[in-house]
Amino acid sequence: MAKGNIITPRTLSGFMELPPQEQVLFERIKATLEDTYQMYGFYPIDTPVLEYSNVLLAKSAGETEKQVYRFNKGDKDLSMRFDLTVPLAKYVAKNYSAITFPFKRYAIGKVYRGERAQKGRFREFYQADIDIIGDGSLSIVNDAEIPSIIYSIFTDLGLSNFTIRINNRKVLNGLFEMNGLDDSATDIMRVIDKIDKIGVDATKAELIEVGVTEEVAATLIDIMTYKDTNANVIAKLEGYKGRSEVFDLGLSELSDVIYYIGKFGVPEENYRIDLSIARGLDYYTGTVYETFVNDHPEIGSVCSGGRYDNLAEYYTKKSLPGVGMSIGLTRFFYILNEYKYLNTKLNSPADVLIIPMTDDMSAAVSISATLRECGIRTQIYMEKKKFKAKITYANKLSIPFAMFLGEDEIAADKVTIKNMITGNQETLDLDAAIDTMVEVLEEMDEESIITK
RNA sequence: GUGGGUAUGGCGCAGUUGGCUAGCGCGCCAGAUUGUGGCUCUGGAGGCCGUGGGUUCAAGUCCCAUUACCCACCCCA
Repeated sequence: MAKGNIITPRTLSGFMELPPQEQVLFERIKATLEDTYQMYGFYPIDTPVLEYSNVLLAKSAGETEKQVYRFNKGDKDLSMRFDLTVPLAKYVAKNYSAITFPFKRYAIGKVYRGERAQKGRFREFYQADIDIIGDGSLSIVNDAEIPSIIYSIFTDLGLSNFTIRINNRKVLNGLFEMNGLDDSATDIMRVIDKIDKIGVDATKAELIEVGVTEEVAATLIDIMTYKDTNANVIAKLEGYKGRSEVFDLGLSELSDVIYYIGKFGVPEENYRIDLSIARGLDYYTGTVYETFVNDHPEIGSVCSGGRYDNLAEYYTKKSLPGVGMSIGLTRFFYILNEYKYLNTKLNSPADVLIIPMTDDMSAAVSISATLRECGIRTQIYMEKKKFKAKITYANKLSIPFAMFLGEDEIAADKVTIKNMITGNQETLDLDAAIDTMVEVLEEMDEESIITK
């Protein structure tokens, strides 16, 4: 083909493509999430990436809608999902009569946002959601179970240095009400939310800009930046009781959630009341969470969620309260990869590479079947290449074992296995070789994916 | 959508006040070692310096335009 006809292969900005060694690690993390979600009794649900625009955008407005990838195909107006929660709402409303409530479901899939990509922010990224939907009502204890699942996942992966920050929108609404502000002032919440990033002075200035008096701004900042043990924050908030019904309800919910998270076994250092946490999408009405990797808060939340009173109000008249959380899997992985948290020893696609040295590969093929039956991930190098090229392949792919099958081995009904990490090599009966490999592989299996 | 930065072999970079055949590290290929990788040594392949135009005897280097990407804001996982 003429050179002028070659198209430069490239990938859209904000769309992540990983090299295979990294994709292996990504998949392992994803598998851990799935296993844990199932461990807590969640159903997997997979909804389409594309939806009718009027369904997907039923309740959104402003910023969200601007970021949606939307287009026409024939006479259909279509949009790509920007989260997994709205499709869940549609799903639950559509299948209401077939669902047994409370409905616990998880979903892991790609979502799309047409915003400018930047560090840790993508246009196509994975979210891994769990939600619990009630029919008419839903216990507050669910609000505590969700963060305990997040805790379980992160610690299983080997990460301990993270904080789940917890707040309650009703507490904020109540505080606004006490201070004579519109109780649903989302613009005020957004400003408060930035306080860690831009500092007290800038926050105060921005609050005044959105119409808050200087005195009220100072009061709000004072309360919302109060950092202490969970018990002490609750104690401080108790002092405001009796001045707003919404506030009292919110405080009671918050106390319950904090109490039960502890009961679920989450250590105090991994969850903290943070009254400046306000965001997440605007449908949250009670508990809200945001989770940060402690060493890299600048990348943003890797996991956020909360309680919503009425998930599917645009699709049904039923009252369907829910609580859920979404892990930004792509961003989470980006941080782990970028800052070298990942255990790269675990990135091999196979446990053993069989290297046949004869033209006849029947021994190699039948042995591969046996190895796989024993749970050993096995690959055969089938190409006619020099021996050196074959063993180099195992080395490049970090495959921990190479198995040589030459004329000598086949004649003696033995195999030679080489541990590629230690360099040790021995010729054994197949059964003995399997035992040797399994022992080493089981040890490797116990290593966690995150090593920091 | 707004503001700033960058663009040189597959990847990461250097290229001084514009001056001869554009370098370095990593990677890749081959050999030293035709049943032994990682280390070392030797050799090799691979770039019309993002694109278009301009200034000049001469442009990777200066000017203009354009495109792409990155960083930040907005917003968010």
